[in-house]
Amino acid sequence: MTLKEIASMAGVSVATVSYVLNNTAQVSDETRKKVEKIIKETGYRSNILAKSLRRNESFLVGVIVEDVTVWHTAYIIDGINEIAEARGYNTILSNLRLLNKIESQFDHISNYQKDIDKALDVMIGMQVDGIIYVGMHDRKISHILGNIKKPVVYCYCYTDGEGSSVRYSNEKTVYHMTKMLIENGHKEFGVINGLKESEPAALRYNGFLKALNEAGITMKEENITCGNWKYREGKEAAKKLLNKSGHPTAIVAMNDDMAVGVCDAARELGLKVPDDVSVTGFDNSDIIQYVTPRITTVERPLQEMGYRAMELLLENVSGVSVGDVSITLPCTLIEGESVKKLNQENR
Amino acid sequence: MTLKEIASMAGVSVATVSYVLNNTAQVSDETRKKVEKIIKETGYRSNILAKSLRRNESFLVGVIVEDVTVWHTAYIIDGINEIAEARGYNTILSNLRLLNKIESQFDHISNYQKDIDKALDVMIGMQVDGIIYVGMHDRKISHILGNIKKPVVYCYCYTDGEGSSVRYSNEKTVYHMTKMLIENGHKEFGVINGLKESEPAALRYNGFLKALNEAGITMKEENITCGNWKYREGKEAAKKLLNKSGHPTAIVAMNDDMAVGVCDAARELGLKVPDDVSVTGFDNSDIIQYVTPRITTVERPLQEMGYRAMELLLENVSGVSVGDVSITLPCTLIEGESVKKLNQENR
DNA sequence: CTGAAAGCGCTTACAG
DNA sequence: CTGAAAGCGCTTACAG
Repeated sequence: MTLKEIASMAGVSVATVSYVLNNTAQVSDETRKKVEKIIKETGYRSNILAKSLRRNESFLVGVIVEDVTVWHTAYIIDGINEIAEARGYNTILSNLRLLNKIESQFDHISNYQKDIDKALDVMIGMQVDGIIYVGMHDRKISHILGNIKKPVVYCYCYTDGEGSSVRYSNEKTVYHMTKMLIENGHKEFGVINGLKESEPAALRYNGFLKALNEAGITMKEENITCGNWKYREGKEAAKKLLNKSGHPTAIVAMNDDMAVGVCDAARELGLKVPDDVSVTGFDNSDIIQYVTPRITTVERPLQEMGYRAMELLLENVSGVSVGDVSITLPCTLIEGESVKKLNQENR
Repeated sequence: MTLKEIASMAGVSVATVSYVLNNTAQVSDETRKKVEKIIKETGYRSNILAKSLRRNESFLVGVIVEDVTVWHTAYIIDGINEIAEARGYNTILSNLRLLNKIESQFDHISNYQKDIDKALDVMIGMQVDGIIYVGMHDRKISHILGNIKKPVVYCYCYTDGEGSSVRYSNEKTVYHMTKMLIENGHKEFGVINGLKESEPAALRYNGFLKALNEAGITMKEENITCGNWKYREGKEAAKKLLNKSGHPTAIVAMNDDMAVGVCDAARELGLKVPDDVSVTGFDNSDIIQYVTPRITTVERPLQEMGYRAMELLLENVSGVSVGDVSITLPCTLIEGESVKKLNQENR
């Protein structure tokens, strides 16, 4: 079913049908009703491909994700799609499937330049109005998208080249978390850092130190440990921190997996959380709900990152806003029962 | 940059450039090289929209997912995309975001008929060659896609109308799991069923019973319990099953969340897994890795379901295969250390 | 208020 | 081996 057929059925010109469809010119009530009736009866749907070709805009946005199966990706896509739908845009998805290809060797991404170029070819060929690139890990992405002349927004990563970015705050978040612990009377800290080469790990650690510095608290070298974001290393690190007299009263784990490790380590050592040791995590991941007591953690604004990425992109597409901006969204503290209020004991 | 511009730069006709691009007619070496040089220099990419319009095929497949944030969805999308890419197809994604809208009231899906119709409008407007519908829960979907004249494949769900489907085996999987327990000498079983209204729960239970029947084992009524797929109810059910002398030697939990609940319940009652009670789960979900001993479970072939759904669809699109087929893929047993071999003790 | 016609960027018989 | 021309299904000045 095409415009032409509708036109001939209604006994009008294709132009008129188009006017009715898009409400783009004055049409007499009578004609309009006649056309609308036929459209309804036939279930006609206009060919978006033809429309886009003619109008030279596709209302299509390309979303390149480094890996769909990485947990946060689905939530970001969800956010992107919600805005897209509301604004009448569609999204085509390209999944680079990097998780199994590069593991934690994020630098090796340039090896996959070919995959990216291919994705880009398709999207530009499809005449996308812009591109959102969703990282599997928050870090700097350079040169990877080449020299495309479309608006680009990086989400869950950023670039030193052209393109806006939407991220969440690592440093401030852990700063506030740590400050909260200090306000609750904690002075002896243990910390379990993330992967050494990881930017978020470094940022989170900075936030941690900043809060300590402001409070005039210094860390004992022996209480600074490093995990690889995983449960097992978190547990091992916690055992070292806890298996001695005068152990820290609070352990800041830089993600939930490791925080759960801390809880299990504590239990195996006969220590109670939070009475003997307080624990905090990061991510508000699913694992949290299986652990008692509930670990105090922080939630990343994943869906909102998707919203903002899409909104930024559309501003660029429509020319409302020009130039690249970087947005860093705050995380939300999710208070559990894993932090003891030391200072209330003395009342 | 268009075909026409390339043609004039190369001093040939647009037809010739098209022939070179698509390798669709004999072109002299000289001409070909001349054209290829210009294409490379200019970085020309052909307009897929125009091509699709002209050829009346889009190489586009629509993927409607009930909710991207439901864990299995990402893996299925991953599988779909992998095949799509290999065959030169692109996918547009529509996310119905049903999770928060319908919770477990799967019947209420018809309330969202409008969302679905909208997604369908877009996809058909984009001239997709076919549609894959990915469920958030395995169940029958009726009438929902209306009367579209494109190939449809249902994945992680099925239909009584037109359309193929790709699912995994619930009944057989639990049948084999149970049989394995019986072969290991277990005779006293406890079972923790999933949500009452859930089809997979019913199928899994059937598989369980079938294995028992074949072995001539009957269940005590009191050992049949029902959870809601969640940790907490699993744990409560397990406490009822275990908190008595002569408790079952094996508890079959119909998913991992509840199986973890069983382990925690056992620990709290001072029972050891697997020495005092064996436990099995279903899903091979992430939670498994935090639990010691490792729970014996079963992995669903999610990515493969994506492969098969896409392959089926493309067979329909190309007309290689006609008619609807239902594929049920087997799950994979993941042996942990939560099952005791009772019969080896007596040797 | 309505329609004839050009044109978006391609592909593809067809003729030479 | 190459090119002129029609046509895919739309939109949009323009004329009336």
